Amino acid sequence: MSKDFPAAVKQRRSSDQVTLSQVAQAAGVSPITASRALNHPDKVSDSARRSVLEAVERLGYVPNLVAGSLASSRSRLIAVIVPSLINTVFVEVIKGLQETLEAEGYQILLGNTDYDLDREYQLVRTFLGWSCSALITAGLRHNKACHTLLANWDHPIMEVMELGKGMDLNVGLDHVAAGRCMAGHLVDKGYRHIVYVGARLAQDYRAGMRYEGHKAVLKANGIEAPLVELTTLGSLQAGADSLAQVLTQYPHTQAIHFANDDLAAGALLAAQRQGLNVPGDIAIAGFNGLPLGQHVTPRLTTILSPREEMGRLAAKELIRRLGGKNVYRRQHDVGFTLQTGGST
Amino acid sequence: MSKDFPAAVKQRRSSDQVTLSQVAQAAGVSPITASRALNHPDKVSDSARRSVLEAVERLGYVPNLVAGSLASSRSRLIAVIVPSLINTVFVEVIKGLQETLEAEGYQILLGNTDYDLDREYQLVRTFLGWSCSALITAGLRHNKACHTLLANWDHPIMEVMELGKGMDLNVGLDHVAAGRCMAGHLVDKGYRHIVYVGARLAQDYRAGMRYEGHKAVLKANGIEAPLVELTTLGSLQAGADSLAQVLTQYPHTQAIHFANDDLAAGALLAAQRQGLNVPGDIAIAGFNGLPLGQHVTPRLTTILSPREEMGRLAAKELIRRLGGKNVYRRQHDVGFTLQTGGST
DNA sequence: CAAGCAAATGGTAGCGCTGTCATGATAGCG
DNA sequence: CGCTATCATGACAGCGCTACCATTTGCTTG
Repeated sequence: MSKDFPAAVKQRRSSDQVTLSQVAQAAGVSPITASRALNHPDKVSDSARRSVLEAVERLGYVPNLVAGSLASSRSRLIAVIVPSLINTVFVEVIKGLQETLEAEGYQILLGNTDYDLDREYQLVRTFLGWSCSALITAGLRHNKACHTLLANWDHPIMEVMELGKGMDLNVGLDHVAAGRCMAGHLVDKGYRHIVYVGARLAQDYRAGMRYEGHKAVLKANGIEAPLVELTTLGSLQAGADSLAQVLTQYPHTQAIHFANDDLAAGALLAAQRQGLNVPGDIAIAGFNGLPLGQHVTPRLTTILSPREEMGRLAAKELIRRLGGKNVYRRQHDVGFTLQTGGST
Repeated sequence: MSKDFPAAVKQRRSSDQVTLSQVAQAAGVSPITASRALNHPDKVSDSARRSVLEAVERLGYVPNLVAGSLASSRSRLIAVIVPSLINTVFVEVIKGLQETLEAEGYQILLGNTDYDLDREYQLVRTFLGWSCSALITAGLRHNKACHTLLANWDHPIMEVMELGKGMDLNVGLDHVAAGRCMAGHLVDKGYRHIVYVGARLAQDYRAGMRYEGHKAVLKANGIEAPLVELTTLGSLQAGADSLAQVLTQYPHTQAIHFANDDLAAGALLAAQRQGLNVPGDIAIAGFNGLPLGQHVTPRLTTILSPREEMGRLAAKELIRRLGGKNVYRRQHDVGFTLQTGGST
């Protein structure tokens, strides 16, 4: 008769974690009031709020954000997708993003594509599945599937690093112009045999854009614009190695325009080890404005890109947008600065 | 009469996102079979699996991971907490973690404490709220509340960077021994006036541990072990600045043992700019084994710590544990290597 | 040929929380 | 003093998915 006694209830609670209902009960209010006390403190009486907070403290309640997100379909999670973590440039942008976003109570979900657009698509799919509040990705290029997915997504998308026609928000700088700027500097200095050295330009296509700018200026001055493309990723070692390669391949080289400061500094230090005079025998220029460039002798001529600032600005724009405010600008150019050192 | 017509149903579906039920319907199976087709493909017939995958593709279904996590209380999210992103050391560990974890389908939730243990506690609270599968944090020191929270948490905890009695799993190296190692090297080389230079040792307490090892060796050799503590964070610039400070404060200094390579390289480059001979006038040693140290002349004597390897190993141990397997070791010493350069 | 077993599938009931609406309590006003 | 605005609170339902158990089907085996 008592065979199917209802007390033998199924228990699925996996852990003994304290729930909001328990907090509510301990505080003598309904669960929904407890919820409000924590998330909309101004919509609850002082006494209710106090007793809820006291119960939270006493029971050691930790809100289940997964449940909250499901119910509200808002997650306070922000997806950040970068192509590399080895390259300090992206880390600095992340730094800027993080300090701003964390201050506003957002968490970062980090993804690394290793410069692979298919991998980016996979990451985007996963991140959309987490109902992220927004997505930040490095670059304006995506594969078709990724583009479609993002175009139909109804949350802010921020594309950083480069400047151009983006899907939604965009904070970056004009890499073609940066390439032009440095090439112009080298030409002005009187160099005529100038080699551009980059690493994996198909992947690091922003370095390729800088080369385009570089090439345009040289062509306009009636100068050839030879390119040496390395197959390894940019690093001090790669820069050091590339120096010999360039000098063998183009013996008359007067100046080398490197795609970034790691390569440039590596080459500069290697040149010195080999007894070459910089810039007398060979002039060297970089891109990024890493601190290292200011500590070598002579100082490295480079283009300073405001990376942390770019991250902070992107985060602020995003927060403004998430707050429902009109966006100040859909596109923001953070610019760059030519930093002339003794190396040219 | 038709005033309260039941068709006027409350609609809370926020977006028009495709759900698993819709996929199931399109595939002609029940929702649960669709779920299995995606998450446990081997528990479903080939035909069912095929039609579900086809429907997924056709409808552009993106799984709602929030809902899945709530239902299963498993999230495939792994919290990673580091004290800093400026310091490349942590980034390299993250790199190692990420490449291993992403390959296993885990996502990283990144938190940055800025060397503040209260901030760490806040981050841990948040991350526990996301039902993370595991938590990785840099260091063995936590504040009381954080310790309590973690001790009662029933998921793996991995403490990296340093070696010692941790809460659960631990992968790192012995910083006191590393300090001893370098100090021993300097003493062996015949230096007697040796200054240790670190930045904010209360925060970067692992550098403090290295100083302890350093001090012990010097004391054992009857040598004083003066300490110069910088108030800024470690950087090339700070290293450069510290050189003058050390030489003013301790004019007889023969060797400087820096807490890390950034400081050491900054000082080395500064010494050269000032026409000081390294190691003739002043010997310089660092810690970490950053690439930069191998590109300056003379090469920097340093201690190589396997940072990416540490991340990879930590991730592998964690994955093993999450797979329910017995843990190979609760504690794993990744060791370090003295790298002798010309700078000492 | 009935019994026994594994594989494939489905029904039900939540996971813990919050949006929506309804209600009761309090204040404001002519 | 009765009626409406405002505030605080609560009941209810459901976010989209999966654990659990039950059922069905197809096949082996004594």
